[in-house]
Amino acid sequence: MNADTNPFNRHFDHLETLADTIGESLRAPVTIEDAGHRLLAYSKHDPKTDPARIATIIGRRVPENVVGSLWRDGVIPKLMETDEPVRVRSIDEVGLGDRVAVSIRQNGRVLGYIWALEVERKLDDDALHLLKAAAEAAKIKLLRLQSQKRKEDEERRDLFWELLTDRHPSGPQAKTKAESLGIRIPDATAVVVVQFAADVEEALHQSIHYIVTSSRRVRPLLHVVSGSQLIVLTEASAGPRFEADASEFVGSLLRQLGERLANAPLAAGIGSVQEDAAAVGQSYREALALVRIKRQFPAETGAMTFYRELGFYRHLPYLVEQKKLHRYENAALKRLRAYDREHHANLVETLETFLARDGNAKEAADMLHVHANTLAYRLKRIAEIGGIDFGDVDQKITLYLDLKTDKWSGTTERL
Amino acid sequence: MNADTNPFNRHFDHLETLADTIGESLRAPVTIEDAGHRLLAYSKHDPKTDPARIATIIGRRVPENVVGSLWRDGVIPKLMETDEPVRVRSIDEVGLGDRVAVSIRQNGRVLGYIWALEVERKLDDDALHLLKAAAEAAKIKLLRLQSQKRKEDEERRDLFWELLTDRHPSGPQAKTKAESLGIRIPDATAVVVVQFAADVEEALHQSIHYIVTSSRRVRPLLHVVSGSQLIVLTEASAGPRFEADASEFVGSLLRQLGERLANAPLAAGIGSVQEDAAAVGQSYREALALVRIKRQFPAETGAMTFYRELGFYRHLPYLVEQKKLHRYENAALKRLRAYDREHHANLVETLETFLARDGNAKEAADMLHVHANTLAYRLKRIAEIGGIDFGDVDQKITLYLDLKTDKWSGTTERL
DNA sequence: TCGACATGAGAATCGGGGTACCGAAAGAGA
DNA sequence: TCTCTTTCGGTACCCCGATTCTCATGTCGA
Repeated sequence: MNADTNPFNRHFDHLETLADTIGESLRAPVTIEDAGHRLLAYSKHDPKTDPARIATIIGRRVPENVVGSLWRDGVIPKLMETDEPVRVRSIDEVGLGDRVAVSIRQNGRVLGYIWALEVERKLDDDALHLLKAAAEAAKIKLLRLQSQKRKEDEERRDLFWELLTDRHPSGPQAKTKAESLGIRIPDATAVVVVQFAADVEEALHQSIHYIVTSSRRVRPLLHVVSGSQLIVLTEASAGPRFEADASEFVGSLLRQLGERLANAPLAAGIGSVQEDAAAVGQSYREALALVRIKRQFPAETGAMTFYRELGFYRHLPYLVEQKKLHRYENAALKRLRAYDREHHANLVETLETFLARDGNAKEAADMLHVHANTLAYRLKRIAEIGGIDFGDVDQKITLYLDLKTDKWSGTTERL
Repeated sequence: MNADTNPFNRHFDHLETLADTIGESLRAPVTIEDAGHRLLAYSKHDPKTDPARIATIIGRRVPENVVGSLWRDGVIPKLMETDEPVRVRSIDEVGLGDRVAVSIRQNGRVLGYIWALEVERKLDDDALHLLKAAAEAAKIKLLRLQSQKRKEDEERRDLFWELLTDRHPSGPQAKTKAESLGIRIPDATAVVVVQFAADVEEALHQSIHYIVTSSRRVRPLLHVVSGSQLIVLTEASAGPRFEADASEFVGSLLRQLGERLANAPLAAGIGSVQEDAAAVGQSYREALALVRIKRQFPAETGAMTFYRELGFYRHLPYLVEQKKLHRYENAALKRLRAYDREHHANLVETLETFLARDGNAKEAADMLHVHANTLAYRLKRIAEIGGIDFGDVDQKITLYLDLKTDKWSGTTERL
């Protein structure tokens, strides 16, 4: 094919122009997608089309089920291996008509795909040759687009980290910088952190991006995956309205991530709503603390979503640190532990349950599967051995906090 | 009186030698005291003497009651005004026989006193002249003694502050330095802090010194008055034995200081026992924190003596700091306060009492002088308005801590 | 090796007291 | 005047707490 017969051997200012040119040359509706099946451009003046294409254009992305069936049928794998056009038979279940696809590749790496529908006519060999030439032309555009996009992504990510680490001295300054990157920071924001069991592989970033951005209830402004955490900056507002929405958002995030990813999320939490863009870091630190504490005390804090719900638990990291720093150990607990060890008793567990049940002997007894009198007896022993006065609230609270602290510091090494 | 007839016109290597020389010249028992009536030297070979002198020599200090009666009789004031010998008539109640005293003065400032007893014979004018000359000779010795003592005191004080502020990198190093000042730092020490209502005037340091050093139960190593605080480093040991002694020591310190000083002590506390001399600062900071918290929560912590008794109260300064830093306010308490303000109710007080009484409705009702059912009703309202679940221990503890924190932060400005 | 004894652990019984629930009545505010 | 809030009396019920008893375990000395 020489230059005269290659209609794509010229400069295209927009990807849309290229799509139109391909469409006209092939006399077929054409869509151009990136490697993640997001719509980049599509030819206009298409007389006919199929449901899958409509859904793709409306959603600006190939529907998940279509992508899924294309994977199952081996179409995508085949496209990823060859530069040659691949003919795809219609798949009625997902509204996919006959079509031809060609991958846009660079050094074996897929940059995107061009799809040509065979709604009006079957594409002959000439058309397939044209399609291959079109892929070559699209490659140049996609490479430029990608490098541009990557640069923008990097700048956004840098901005996000700057916000998270409080690098901007003032809110307005941060907002100005954000606007130069096309991001409008609203009056109130909050940070969401989702903790995964292990580091999130690069391959999953795409799915996470999709799940985060497809949210309806709250508007995510920026997000980044860092190690085993997903961090999201969302628009916020004061009041229960936002709380409900945010709660719903985090819930659906966890659900969707859990369903689609093998590396399931363990916990998620939201920092306080900040009205100053320069205080995003505050919200971030709170969300981090929340997630950390939720992992440590799933039974106690598992249901919490917002930092302020933590109550005194938010001070636990400090208490643990102090305990280590001062080599502090509650004298009463020390004695009780020694007794437990020597007599194979479980006074500490009994005390813990009793305190957790708010001093309700009956409930605690039921919880421990012992007779109420047994519990009464044990409490008497605990008071004797530990030198504890159960009438003193302060002592009880001290014990409760020390028990929690010990629980944490005993297991926190792995974190 | 020329040089030949003045037996004191020579060098005395020790104050004792001077005392003996005076005694022999006057043929009378002689004692030399400093301005605080501490015994500096006394003549030997005294055939007779009186009970007051014996007590002075035994106690190395003029007994308090003797000093008191000398003040009342105007002897001391007179001595402070003149260089001339003053004749003192016997005061039988305190075992004081006839004697003559002369003050040792420098620029109108009293450095000490010489006392000569008239047990064997009345002192004639010649003897009084000799006594005046003796005072002149003693002045030289006392001035040197005082400058030397002051220097030692300063070095001791410096060492103490170095210990209190953890300036010594290692325990052995600190001990070596202490030994060079004649202080043996024992294996275990603890710091006691006594807080006064106002700054302690210079004039009271003497009395404080006496009270501290006259302790029997524990051995004070160093002490210093700093602003409105008295800081004492004491020998310590692990175990209940020391705890009882130390408790007794602090108790008697407070009692004696309270009795003798107009500027009464407000609180006192002991930091943890430290086995490393380089960790004295730790004990000091704990004692400081204890005293600070005891002042803030006298009802709750007034009976405490040791830092570890504080329980969770030891974290209150941090909690208050965090509250200010994060502008945190418990949402439930905020609503309850708003309700109290609008409806002239006292839900917060009710809640506080209920929590302080450990959820015992009857006791709390009695404390508030309301019917038990009234309290039950109020608690129902509190739960509604504040969104509190009284079945949740964590919520209750959070509320309790936040109430304490608010109480502190509301009044802490004056400290 | 045995029984006597002490101690620890748990269970049965029962009386007094605290709590939950209902309702009446007084007070405050619209 | 009506309604909501607040207080407090009455009552039934259940829980706690003290006492006592049983049973297992361990430790002596004979």
